[in-house]
Amino acid sequence: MSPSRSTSRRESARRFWLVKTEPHAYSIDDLKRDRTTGWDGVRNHQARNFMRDEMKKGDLVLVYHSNADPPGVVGIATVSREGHPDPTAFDPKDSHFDPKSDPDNPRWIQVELRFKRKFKRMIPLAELKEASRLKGMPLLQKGQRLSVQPVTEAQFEVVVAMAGS
DNA sequence: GCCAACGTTGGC
DNA sequence: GCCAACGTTGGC
Repeated sequence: MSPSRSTSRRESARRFWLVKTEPHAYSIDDLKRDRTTGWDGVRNHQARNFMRDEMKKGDLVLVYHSNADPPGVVGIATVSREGHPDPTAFDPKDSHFDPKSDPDNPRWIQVELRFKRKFKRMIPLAELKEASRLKGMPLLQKGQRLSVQPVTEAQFEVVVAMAGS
């Protein structure tokens, strides 16, 4: 293990994220059951770059159900393993297969997420939109579609407080 | 199902 | 490099 690896980022520099998932494909309950999962299938460069360059072990992650009725934030995960190649890019049978991704120079990256907790109640998107302190959240910006996005610590704490527990 | 907002592809 | 066509995301 290299010195830089063992010198983890200071607590104060922990970052906060939001990831989207379609619950009919993979829900917070699936994550709870699996305990950890590779956050695979992300095929957007900006989202990939966050996972490759910026998500660090111990970072806290809001889990958001998209294409759900209603859509909303349902719980919290942590980053349990930092960026590494997304194996689904190399699997011809996988719907996320990318023939252009070279195993010697992988194009797509995943992190591993660990279930932390499911909120007692989900916070619907409509409710997030009503919270003035969340106005700057990427999720609430018009037209944004990023499936992995940063949130501030303040935004993270507001969402957790809205969940009530 | 509709459609806005992107991102990607491919002809030129 | 331009840009039209097409595909995807994701709320509604």
